[in-house]
Amino acid sequence: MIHKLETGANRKVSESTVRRLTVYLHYLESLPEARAVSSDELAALVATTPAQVRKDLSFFGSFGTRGLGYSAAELIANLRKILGVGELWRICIVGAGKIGLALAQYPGFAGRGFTVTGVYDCDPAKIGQPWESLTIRNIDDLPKDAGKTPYDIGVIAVPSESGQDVANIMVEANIRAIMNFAPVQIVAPPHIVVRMVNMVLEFEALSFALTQRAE
Amino acid sequence: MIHKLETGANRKVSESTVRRLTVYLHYLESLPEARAVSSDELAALVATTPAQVRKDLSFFGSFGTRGLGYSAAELIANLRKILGVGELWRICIVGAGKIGLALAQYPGFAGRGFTVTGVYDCDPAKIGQPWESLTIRNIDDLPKDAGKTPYDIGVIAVPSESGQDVANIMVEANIRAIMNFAPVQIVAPPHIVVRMVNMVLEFEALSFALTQRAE
DNA sequence: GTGTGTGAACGACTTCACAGCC
DNA sequence: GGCTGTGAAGTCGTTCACACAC
Repeated sequence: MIHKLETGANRKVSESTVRRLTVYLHYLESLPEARAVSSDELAALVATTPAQVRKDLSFFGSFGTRGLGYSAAELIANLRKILGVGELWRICIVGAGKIGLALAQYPGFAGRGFTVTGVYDCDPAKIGQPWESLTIRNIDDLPKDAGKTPYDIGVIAVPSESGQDVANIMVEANIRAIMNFAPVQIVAPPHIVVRMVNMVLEFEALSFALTQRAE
Repeated sequence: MIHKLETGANRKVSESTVRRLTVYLHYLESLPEARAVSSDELAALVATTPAQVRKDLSFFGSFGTRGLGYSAAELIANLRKILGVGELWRICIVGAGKIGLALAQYPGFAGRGFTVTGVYDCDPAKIGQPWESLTIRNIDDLPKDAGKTPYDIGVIAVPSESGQDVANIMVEANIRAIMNFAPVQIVAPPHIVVRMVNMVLEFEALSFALTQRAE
């Protein structure tokens, strides 16, 4: 039973495959008992096709047993390794508003290795105030702090005008991945991973669907 | 200058096209002055290709002028009509936690026609409490309330165990679109539009990217 | 028999390139 | 000359179907 686990960048894996892998993992982890799971079963759980499941997994190795399916426990372990879930990711949030709080409270966020170890703001009224178990710090201190104990992921949760400024500070602080909640396109060097989340866009897609149906 | 504006379902428009249309709209609206915009310029703004911009728009009509580009004002008007942005969408949030609050506070959410007109919970301690300008109501009252003044979009912001129950109530209340923040797959009749947002999944995609780069 | 792993076929989305119009 | 609109070509992701392993 050879597990190649070629997590390397030798083959390019599509965005959608990664998305589904995370979903597979969540569903596998929600199974009550460790047992064998077929691609048919997994597909039904996450609303995709069995072939899709097998193809997605085959990018990273052969985790199943022909005639039997996949061992849930083994597949969980492999997916965690592939996705880097389980590693402790140190996160800093810039912008001490409700978005950051919602994130910290999001079910399964803290419990999955995503640990908020720093919160920053530029508002003097907020700096020094408590935030969950932390204290809100001055944004200007971010690079210095990161020099001592680095951050893996930076969360931009400030108004759009300041989004790029914050991103620049994060780059300066050697942060390698940015999750951007501000509704602006962020420009960053190519070695930095930037993802944008915009709630309004999600709702506008719903709005489009509703508009189409009405006619 | 004929604007076909075939917003109908005669041609199937891809998910990604809709996503980009919303982004185009946001950027156009952020332009300081009404003027002509070329597909080249729009593409640069939103990090895509000029051909992509033109193709996306061409699904819905011919909004530009050859040799000149697109009138920003006209394009904004058309995109708003296509996407249904500007219409007032009545939203109910079920689950009076931080996610709902973050949503209400999200920049540009309320100001774009998305109006939260009802908040529900099942926790007796929360029911009756004020929430923004509303009062938290009993989830059991949702279908009755919707009978009087219907909701367009329902937001599920409850723990995953209750997600499907809430969805069922929403279907009963004739809600046509559901935005699901609970980390469970929601089952609903096909005529209902369901979108799922899962922050943890977004972060795990970042985690994957970080893991890949490290090697 | 059962269910994986995977090349091959298919379909969907993107990019090209150029005709058409200003 | 400049830029849109769009069929055609190309690329990428998904589905099929079957050999292979248990």
